[in-house]
Amino acid sequence: MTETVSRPTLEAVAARAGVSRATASRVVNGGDGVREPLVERVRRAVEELGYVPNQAARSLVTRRHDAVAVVIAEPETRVFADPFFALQLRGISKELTAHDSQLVLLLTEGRDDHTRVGRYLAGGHVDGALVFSLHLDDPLPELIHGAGVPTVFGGRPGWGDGARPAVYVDSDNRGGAREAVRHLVGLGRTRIAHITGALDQTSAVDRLDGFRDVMGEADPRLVVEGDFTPAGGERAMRELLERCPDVDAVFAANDLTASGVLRVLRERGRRVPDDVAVIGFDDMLPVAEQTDPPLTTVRQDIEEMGRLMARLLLRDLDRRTGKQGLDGGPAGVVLPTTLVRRASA
Amino acid sequence: MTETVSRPTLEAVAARAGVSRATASRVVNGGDGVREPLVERVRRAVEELGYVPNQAARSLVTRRHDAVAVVIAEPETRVFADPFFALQLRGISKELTAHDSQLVLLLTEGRDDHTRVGRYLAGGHVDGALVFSLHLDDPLPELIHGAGVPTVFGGRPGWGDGARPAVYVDSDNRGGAREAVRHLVGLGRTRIAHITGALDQTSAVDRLDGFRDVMGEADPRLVVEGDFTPAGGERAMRELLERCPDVDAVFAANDLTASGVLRVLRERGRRVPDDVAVIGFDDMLPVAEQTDPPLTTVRQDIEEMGRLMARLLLRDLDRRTGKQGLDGGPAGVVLPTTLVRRASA
DNA sequence: GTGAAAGCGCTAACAA
DNA sequence: TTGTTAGCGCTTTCAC
Repeated sequence: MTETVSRPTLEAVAARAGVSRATASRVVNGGDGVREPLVERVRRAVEELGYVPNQAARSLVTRRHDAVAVVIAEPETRVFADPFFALQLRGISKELTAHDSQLVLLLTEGRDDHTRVGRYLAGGHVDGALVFSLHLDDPLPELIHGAGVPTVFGGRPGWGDGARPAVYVDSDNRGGAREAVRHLVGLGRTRIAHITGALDQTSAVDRLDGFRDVMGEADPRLVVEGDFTPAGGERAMRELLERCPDVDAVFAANDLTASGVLRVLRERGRRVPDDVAVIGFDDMLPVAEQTDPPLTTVRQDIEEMGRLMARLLLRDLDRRTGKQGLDGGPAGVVLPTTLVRRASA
Repeated sequence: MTETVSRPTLEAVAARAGVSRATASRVVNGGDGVREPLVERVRRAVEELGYVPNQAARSLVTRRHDAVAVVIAEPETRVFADPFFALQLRGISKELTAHDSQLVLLLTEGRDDHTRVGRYLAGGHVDGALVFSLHLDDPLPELIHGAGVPTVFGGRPGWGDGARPAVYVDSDNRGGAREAVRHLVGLGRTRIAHITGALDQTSAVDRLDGFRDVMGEADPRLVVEGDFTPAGGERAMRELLERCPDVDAVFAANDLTASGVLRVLRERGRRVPDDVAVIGFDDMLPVAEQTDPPLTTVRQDIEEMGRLMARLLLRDLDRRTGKQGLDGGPAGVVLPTTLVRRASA
């Protein structure tokens, strides 16, 4: 039970293969510049001994960790109420795995956590960081910058554009919103409303901008602020019906909001899409497919976003070890969205 | 840009404070047995230099990592379709954070990944592991056992009970199921059906057992196999209506299944709960609260499960470093469930 | 192409 | 109480 069967070391492998530790090390790390027969012998020794390199020892000298931190800064529980988060993680995980990198998850839940995360990143435990769910006033970017860790953001960061060029991956929130609203226009709707997301997040702002791109300033009463939650959607929809009873279409900032909208419409006896057409955003399957009627929505490929973030970061890391510089590359990558037509619009 | 501003070492701190590295180390690790004025000087030096210990160097000698692996072995996408996973992670994260331990996430998606995970755990990168979503034929427990890493399982592992005493945390699936079915009985229902989950998972088996505890073997046609998904629920419900058109209550293995059930009932014009009462399991909010009608269901405290798993593991780890043995403690911890009444039953 | 040797930054005996 | 010293297991010049 307490038999901590001390794992074999490189030393042991070298001894068994009848070579020096240096040669054994070379083989373990790819085997370049080692003659074939020796490579073979070392490989066998590794196999027989069940040797696994001690990462701590390796990191100590290489200063690489083959690990990436994923920071999810979401004080609210929103992230946990939808599969967004899980899908991103999956995409990231796949990509990191393919590069033999480990995923260290840092969930934060308030001010204290922020300094903890800052310290961790500054401590040089990981090679880089992927950071999500930033709000406009979030202190995290500052901390991260201070930590000097290569970072890719999920979603366009909110601080003054260009002030500090950040690498990020985002969906085409604005373009997607435009497409959604144009679809409603194409349906012949004239009183098209928008229920926004939490406007301290760039995704919400961008979707609102997309709405305005098509509708102009129109009737300002047709824009109501929501918060990306079903409850927020309900509240906003009630307000909207009060302000503009003649509304005939709603573009909701996300599917969760749309589900709240649908509930209020049903409760008020408005038929969807006949009386009021509704479009969401995300194409979060468990929501969009289960609503009544099924939701027409703007799809974003969440998993691909995660994957791309990881890829960008790893590329950056590889670059730093190899040729320094080659500088920047694209600061932001924006993925396309697609309109998924179901029954609600 | 390439200024890898080499972080200050303990050596530097010691020099600045005018003490030996050993003393500096003692202060950094709690400062026991060091006279106050020295402690003070070292603390200041740490502060001024912005010193952060190099974890790799530390691990190399202590053989501790202050890191725990969370293994989620879910080949299917089910995990990602619900917030289960996110909630568990949150519970785990909170607990680990409180113990200054890091969370390394290992997502697996097939056979290859299993050996990768096995290697990683065997490689001694983490102090322990938390493992989820095991299926009956999963090779992971074997690999993990081989790796010799302290482990706590999420959900009762499926292999032969007692064969290998595993530490796990689970919900009272059986008791919860009993309570649900009894509630239906109390409602005066007599033709009560059960749509199971994927029966290669112990949670599904346990819920079925709970159903049988109350209903006996009853009419075997009233039990239909599902798979924890809405689509599975729909399919099973269709079959059920065909077999037993007189069914007046359904206990679904989880909320997602129940949502499928509700959809089929609506489509067939059966009123819920008037004609058919429906109960789910999980109390997964975004689902249970959004269905029409809102779902009566058996609630399990997912976040608490995660938290408890982490606590159990950390306790075990502390024990090993301190007094060895003290052996086992409870092999399994089962958390209570509660019936949440909404409109569907 | 291969090996010998010098650390990476830290902790933990052991001395003082 | 404090300092000295010997490694932890690995990579990486630098000779050979």
